[in-house]
Amino acid sequence: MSKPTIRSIAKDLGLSIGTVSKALKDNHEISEETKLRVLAMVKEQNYVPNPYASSLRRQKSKTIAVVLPEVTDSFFSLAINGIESIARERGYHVLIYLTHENFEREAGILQQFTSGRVDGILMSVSSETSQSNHITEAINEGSPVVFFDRICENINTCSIITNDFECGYMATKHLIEKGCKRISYLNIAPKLLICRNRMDGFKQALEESGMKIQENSVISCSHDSIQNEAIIKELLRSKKRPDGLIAPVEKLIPPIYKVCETLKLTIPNQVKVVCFTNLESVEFLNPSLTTITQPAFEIGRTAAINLFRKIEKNREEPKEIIVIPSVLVERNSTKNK
Amino acid sequence: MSKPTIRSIAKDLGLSIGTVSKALKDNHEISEETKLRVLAMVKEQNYVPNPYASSLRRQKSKTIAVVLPEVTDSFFSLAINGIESIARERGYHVLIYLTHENFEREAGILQQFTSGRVDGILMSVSSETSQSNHITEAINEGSPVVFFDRICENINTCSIITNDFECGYMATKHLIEKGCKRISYLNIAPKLLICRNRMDGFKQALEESGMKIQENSVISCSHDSIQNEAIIKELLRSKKRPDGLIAPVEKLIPPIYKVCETLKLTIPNQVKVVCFTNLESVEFLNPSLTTITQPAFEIGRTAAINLFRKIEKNREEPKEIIVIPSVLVERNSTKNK
DNA sequence: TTTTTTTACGAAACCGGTTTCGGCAACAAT
DNA sequence: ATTGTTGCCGAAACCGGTTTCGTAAAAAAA
Repeated sequence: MSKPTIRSIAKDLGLSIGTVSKALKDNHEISEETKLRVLAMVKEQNYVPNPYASSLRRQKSKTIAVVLPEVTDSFFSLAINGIESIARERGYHVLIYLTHENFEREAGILQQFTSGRVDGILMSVSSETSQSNHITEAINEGSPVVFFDRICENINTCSIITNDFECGYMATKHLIEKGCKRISYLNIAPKLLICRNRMDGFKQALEESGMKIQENSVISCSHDSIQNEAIIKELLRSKKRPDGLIAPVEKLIPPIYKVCETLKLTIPNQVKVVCFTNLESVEFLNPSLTTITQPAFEIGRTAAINLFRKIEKNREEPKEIIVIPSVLVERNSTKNK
Repeated sequence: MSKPTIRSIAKDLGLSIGTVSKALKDNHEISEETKLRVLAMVKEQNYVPNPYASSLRRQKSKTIAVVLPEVTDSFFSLAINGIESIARERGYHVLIYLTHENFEREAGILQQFTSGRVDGILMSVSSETSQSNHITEAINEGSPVVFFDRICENINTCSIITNDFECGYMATKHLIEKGCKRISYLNIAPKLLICRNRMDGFKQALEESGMKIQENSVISCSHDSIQNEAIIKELLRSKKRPDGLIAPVEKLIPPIYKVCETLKLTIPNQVKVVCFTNLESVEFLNPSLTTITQPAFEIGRTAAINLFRKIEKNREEPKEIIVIPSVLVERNSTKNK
C-alpha cells in the first residue's frame, strides 16, 4: 500500500480534493460532519500532507535556518536550545548550517536561501565576515534575517546581543580591583562588533583607571588551538608578562590553563583570568574560572521570537537591537590571595 | 523585479522550460552552446531553482533529519559536526530536532517524516524510548534510519556505536587497579542499550575481580541536575559510601564535583571518578578528570556516510553495527596517592 | 410564491520544477 | 533514393497540495 495522498483520501471518502484540503484546515465552508469524516479517515490511514506540495503552492516552507560558526561551544548550543523551543512551539522546522568561521561557506549557504527554502534566517556571522552583500540579497529575496550575538551592524534588521561593552568593562574593572596591573585582552575576531565592543569596554576601563594601552594589551588569537597555545605561551613568557587575561570565547580556556601549567604560572596568583562562557563545569576547574555568563538560551529564544514576528507581519520594521545583559560570576581565577 | 523562475529564464532565452531544466543538469540532449547560454543567464539573474518544486516532482528532498535528545553535550555537538561535514559534502541539508529525552516528542517528530519531508534520518533515541513503532513506521514509509550512539536494538538497520561494554569494563578495571573497593555506577537511562552495555561491562569487571554487586552498586540518576545532586549526596553520605564512581554522561560532572566539595570528600583520595565525556576542559578540572573519550565526530561522520549509502542504493541491507572504540584517558581523578 | 442569501461542495487553475515522448533536421548507411 | 541514426529541442503530463470561482440545494427574506 503506497503512501496516502490527499487524492486517495478524497477518493476513499467520495469527496473532492479541494473539500478534503479545506476540511483539514478547518475551513468554514465545510460542514462539521464532513470534517469529522475527513479527520477520521486521515487518522485511520495515518495521512500526513506532503510538506513540499504545500510549500510550493503557499510559497512558505514553515522552516527557518540557523546559520552559525559552530556548535561545539556552550553559548551556541544553548542558543540552539532556545531557538528550538520557540520553533517547536510554532510548528516550524529548523535547518542548521555551520560556517566554521569561513566567509565563503557563509556566503554559499546564504545564496541558497534566495530560492525560498526558508521563511527566515537566524544567524551569527562568521569571524571573517566583513561585507554583507550575501545577507542583504537573502533579505531582498524575501527571507527576513535576525542576528543573534554576532550581529552585522550595517544591516537594517533586528538583532539580539548581550551588553558586550559593559561585559568587557566589567571584566576589566574586576581584574583591576583584584590588583592586576597589566591586562591582556585575547582578541579572536576583530571584525566582529561584539568583540570590538568587548574590547572597547576593556579599553575604557583601562583608561578610567589610568592604565595605558600597551604593546601586549590586545593579542590576536586564531581559531586553532595549537596556534593559540603558541600565542599565549609567547605572551606569558614575554618580559612584560600580563597579570590578567580576558578571553572572549571559551575555546581559549584549555590553551590558557595549559600554558599556565607548562610555564608554572599559578592562576590567580601570577595571572588572573576571566572568560566568556556558559560551561557549567567552570566552577570545578583548577582554579574555578571567573566568567561572564551570557543569557544564551534567552538570546536564542528572543531571536526566534523576533524572527517569527518578522515572518508573520512582513512589513518593514525599524532596526532594533535588543540587549539582554550578562553577569560576571566571580570565582577563584581572579581571587587575590 | 520578482524572483526568477525557470519559466522566466526560458522566456528570456527564447527556449522551452524543459530545455533550460535539462541544460542545468548537464543533460546530453542539450548542445554545449545552449548550456553555456543558460548558465550565463542563470548567473546573471542569480537564479536558484525552487527546492520544493524539485522535491515535489522528484520525491526526494536532499534533506536529512538529525533527531537527538539534546545539543548541550560535547558528544552530541561533536557528532553534529561530523554529520554536517558529510552532509555538506554531498549537498544535503540538515534538519535538527531535539527530543529532550521525551518519548512523545520523539514519536511526534518521527511521525512527520512519514510524508517524505526527509530522505533519511539519523537518530539517537531518547532515554524513555523502549518501543519503536514510530521508527518502524518512518522506515516503512521510505525514510531510512541510521542510529548513532543511542541505538534501538530491535530495528533492522545500520547503527554506529562505540565499544560500550568494553568502556564500562575498562573504567571499572581502571578504578579497581587504582585501589577502589566499592564502585558505584551512576545509571542514567536503563532502557538504553548503550547504558546497559556499559553497566554490563561494569558488572563483569566487578565479578572478575571477585567483587559483588551490592546495594549501592548501581544508582539511578535523572536528567535533572538538582535531583542528581540530591541522589549523589545521599549516595556519598551513606554508611557504605563508594570510593569509586562511574558516570556515563557528562551532565553528571557538576553534581559529582559539587557534592564532593560540599561533603569535603577529596577526589581522588576518598572517591575516584571516571566519566564519559568529550569536553576539552576536563584536563583542567580540580582534579583533572579521567574520562572515556568517545570518537564523537567520527561516529557522526560514519553515521552520515552510512545513511547516504542507504539513501542511494535503497535496497535492503543487513543489520550492521559499526563499532568505533573509545579511549580511556587517565587523569588525576583516579590517581592513587 | 418568488427572490435573495447562505451553506456546502466540486472543478480547475496554479505553484515551479522534472521527465517522458515525439518530432524535425542533418547526416550516415544501404 | 531510401532508410536508419543521431543531435537537439519543445509540448505536455506530472508531483500533491492550495485557492479561487462557480453552482446546486436549502434556508431565509420578500
